[in-house]
Amino acid sequence: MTASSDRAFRPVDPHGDLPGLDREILAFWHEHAIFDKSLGRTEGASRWTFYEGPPTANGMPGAHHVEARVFKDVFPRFQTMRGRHVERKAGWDCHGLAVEVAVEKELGISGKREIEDYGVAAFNAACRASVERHVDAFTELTERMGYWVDMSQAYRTMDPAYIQSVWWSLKQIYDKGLLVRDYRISPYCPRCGTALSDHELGQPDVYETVADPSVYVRMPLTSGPLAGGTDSPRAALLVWTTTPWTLVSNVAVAVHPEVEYAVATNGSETLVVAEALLPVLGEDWRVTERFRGADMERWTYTRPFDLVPVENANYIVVDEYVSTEDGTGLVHQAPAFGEDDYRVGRAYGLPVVNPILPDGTFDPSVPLVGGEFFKTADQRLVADLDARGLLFRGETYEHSYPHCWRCHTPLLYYALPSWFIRTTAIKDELLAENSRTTWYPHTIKNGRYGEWLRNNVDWALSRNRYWGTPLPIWECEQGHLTCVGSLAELGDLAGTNLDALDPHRPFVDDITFGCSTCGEPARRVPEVIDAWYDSGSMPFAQWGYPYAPDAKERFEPAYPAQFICEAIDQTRGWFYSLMAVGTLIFDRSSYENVVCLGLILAEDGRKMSKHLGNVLEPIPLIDRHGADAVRWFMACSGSPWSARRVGDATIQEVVRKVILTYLNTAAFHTLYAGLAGWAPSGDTTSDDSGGPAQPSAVLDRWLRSETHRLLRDAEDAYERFDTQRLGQLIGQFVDDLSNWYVRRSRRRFWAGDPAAFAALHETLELLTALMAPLTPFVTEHVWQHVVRPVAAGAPESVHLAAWPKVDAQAIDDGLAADVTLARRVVELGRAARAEAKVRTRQPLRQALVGAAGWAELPEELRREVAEELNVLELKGLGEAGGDSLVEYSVKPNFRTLGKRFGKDTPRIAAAVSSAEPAELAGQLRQDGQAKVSVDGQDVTLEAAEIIVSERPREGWAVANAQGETVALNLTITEELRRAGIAREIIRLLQEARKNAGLQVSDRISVWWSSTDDDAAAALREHQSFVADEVLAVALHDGEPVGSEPGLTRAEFANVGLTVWFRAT
RNA sequence: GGGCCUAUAGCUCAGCACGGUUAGAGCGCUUCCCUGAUAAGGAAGAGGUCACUGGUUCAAGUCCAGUUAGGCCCA
Repeated sequence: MTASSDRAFRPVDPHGDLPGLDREILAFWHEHAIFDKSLGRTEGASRWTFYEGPPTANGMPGAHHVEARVFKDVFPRFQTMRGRHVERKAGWDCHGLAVEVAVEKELGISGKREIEDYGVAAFNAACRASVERHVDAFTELTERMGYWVDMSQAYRTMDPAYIQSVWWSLKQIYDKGLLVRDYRISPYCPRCGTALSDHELGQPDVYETVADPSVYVRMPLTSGPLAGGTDSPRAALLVWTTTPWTLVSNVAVAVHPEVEYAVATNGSETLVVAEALLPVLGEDWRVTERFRGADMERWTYTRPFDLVPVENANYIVVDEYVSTEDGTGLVHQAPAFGEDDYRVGRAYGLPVVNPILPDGTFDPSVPLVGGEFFKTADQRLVADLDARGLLFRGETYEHSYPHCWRCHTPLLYYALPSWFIRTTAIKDELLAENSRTTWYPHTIKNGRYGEWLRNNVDWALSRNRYWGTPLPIWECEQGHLTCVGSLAELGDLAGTNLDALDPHRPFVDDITFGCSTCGEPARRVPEVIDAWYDSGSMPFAQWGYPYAPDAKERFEPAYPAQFICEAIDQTRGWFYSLMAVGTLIFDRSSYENVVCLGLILAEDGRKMSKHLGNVLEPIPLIDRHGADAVRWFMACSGSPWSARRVGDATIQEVVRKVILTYLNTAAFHTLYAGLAGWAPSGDTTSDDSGGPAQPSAVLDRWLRSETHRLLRDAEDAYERFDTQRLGQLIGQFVDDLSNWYVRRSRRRFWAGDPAAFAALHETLELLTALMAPLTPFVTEHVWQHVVRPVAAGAPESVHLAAWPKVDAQAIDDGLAADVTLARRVVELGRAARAEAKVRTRQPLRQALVGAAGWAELPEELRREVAEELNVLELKGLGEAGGDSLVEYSVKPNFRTLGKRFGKDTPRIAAAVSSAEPAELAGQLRQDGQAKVSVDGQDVTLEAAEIIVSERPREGWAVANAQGETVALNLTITEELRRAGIAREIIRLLQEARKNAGLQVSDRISVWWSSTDDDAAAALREHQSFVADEVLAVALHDGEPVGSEPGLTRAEFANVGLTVWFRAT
């Protein structure tokens, strides 16, 4: 133990201004390049690869962005401390419709026509500027929250190198024949002349309740068992639709294979409907026959309109999507206008009949409705059906229907040409990759995500938009396609050097070349690609693979990643696109472990959104409470898998319960170690030579045991990405440390006991290291104040420290159980005191304890209990006077009884309950077994099968719980009463000292005068005890004479005492 | 319409992979207590049909099936 000036603790301020502390630490990290050093320290070590899922830089960051970024920071920090090299390259997702929409609003334009009028080059430049602006906001948040990720070399999906990497990968897919053009049913706005994306359909107010016609149409059968002649139909299918305009394009009627269909007649006609929906027919219908849907396949019928040519169609098709929730169970099929219709139609080889022009009107050549807008044609068509006797019933029907979010025109679902990746071709590979991926929580793997893979559909890759990676396919007039893998390749084809070309629209659209097949000029197809494909390509595209100079060296060892993490809304977004692109290009998914977080909600339990005005700004939140509290909340409060509400109140609680308690414990340590001039004797940070000797004091040993237990369990929790458990472990430990260990050991710290300092110091050092990934700021502060100044070899930052080693020898389960028992007894004693209204400061003569294991409890711990309860003597109930003092009660232990007796448990239990308790307890004490009588038969029970509790008889204050009892002897002698008064005086003096602003180490002189004989007697009797406690060098009986400088006067009315004191 | 998740105190959440008879913690409230670090801590109290209905079992917040409500993703 040495106390030299160069090895002194820096005092920790227990009332620390946490945001201010954050700023100091940020400056420290910056100044000393700690992040760089942490990467340097692990250079060449085994890798642990993390991929940063790029945030879409299309808006300002919200509190929910902090969530994933906390997880993305915690585990890389942990793995770095464990000695692995964790590269952390930031990235930004720059493309996509979300950016375009924001820019449209910003520019006050709307729709593709206006964008093109504005100019694609200018529009894309505005998109780029918008992205760059938001990147700055994200950068600020990232730094403020202490997320260590290298933004100086961040990848951006809009950079030419990135785009060329994406092109390269698309060409791989194209060459495998998996990148193809096909039709896709898209929501389409006829006024804007454009398809809408899913994202646009998700805009508020898109769905609106409208009244549409609801028509039941007869479609007479022309083949099958119910077919009639052309003039006298025997039976008709009854088909329901809310979009009569699509009946013009009817090519089939779908039924469900498993549903029962009824043939019903009312005497004048015969109709077919799903049996479950017979009520739609009304009264007086009689069922004559039944068919299963599967048996009706390919029966033909007469289509409702004969306005456009259709061939090889108009028969019954079978598909499981048909429901009997509403309608008739017979679903009209128009493949041009419905996704299911299209899919089913494709399976049957049915034609796609589309008489609607891009402006939403019927082709002028169509009789009856030519030139009419699709939606308004309904009326005329329904009237025509009615006139021809085909309308069974026509009503109006209110339902929600999507509208264009820009112009409010009703949308139509429309078959449009689109580019697809045939992911269905690699479905089995995707499932195999998923099966070897570890999901947190595991339910996602076969649940939400597995389900999605099993129902995989081809990836609709193209978008008819502007701000995105252009699809690198050129097409000539003959329809020959060329897929281009880089600008260099494009330059070769075009015969000029294009290395400096911005590979965005419109510039890339200007490049044409002669088709290599036919020589005709080839132009780029107009589409850009889904931005999800960009982000799914990041494992290789972030390095510009394979073109950039060192891309191969950077990429190969960093594939696949050990860890990715995003919120659950990425299941079908990034989690899928990463796995799909990786599997397509490298036959291997790009990640091994994926942590999938629940959403962060506003304090009102709703999703944060600008519209609701409940967005919690992350930087002000952090500036109010400090980054660590916000980080802790995100990681440890509640289950990260489920949605959580965040607000100031919840964060403030973290500050109080965890952060300040931890900081205060460190402050306590520096305060008293400083006063005692204590410093650790050696370089404990690298002491792994068999571990230090075990401490001798029981609480020191306990603390060491609990510290290493925590270290062991926390390590395990980190490894399993279980931050909730981690938080529970650390939170509980910090509470135990402060409110049991420090509380019980204070006298030893006041006295300068080196063993106590050593114990607390080791714990703080380990605790600080193990909390560092989670709360990097306060731990750094404590490291700089408590660890580094006194340990010569300590790293300059806790984040450069190695993960501490668990000393398994130190973990003592028996001791833990003993301390737990002692603490339970203390709790019971306090309850008994409260019950009897005797305050703790009043010493009591004796307490009796009835608890299993009490007799074996080490004397040292029994002393702790006695002191904590302020009783002079502590005894077991048995030793205190035998059974005359004690009343027993017994309870059956169902858990153990159930195991042995199963069905008979209740009878045995009843026998136990009705037995004489004292008798049973006596048997158990003597033999460890007891006999009870069950239906006249003796049954022998083991001690573990009966819960015995004992409580003392009258005259005692008693508390018991779970079979354990503490009884206090309430007889207060005059002597005890005076000792109580002395304690009261001590407390009052301490408070007065504190109020007078004295330091805890200041010695004082005290004068006193009393109007109360008891107080005077108590003070005289306990003079030296009182003086010791309040650090008084002298206690004068009587008022101070003359005018002493710096004197404080205090009146203790409740004990009739006046005191004066001053520091000496 | 499909899939998944959630439902336990006024509020925020544990507990359920391993069923056991007084269902816990924190916040808030009331009353006390403790305090040479603490913005802390402790005791007691009020506050629960563990969403609902059935089933399995000697025994069900806990396992099973279904229902309802909310959320997420996809239609």
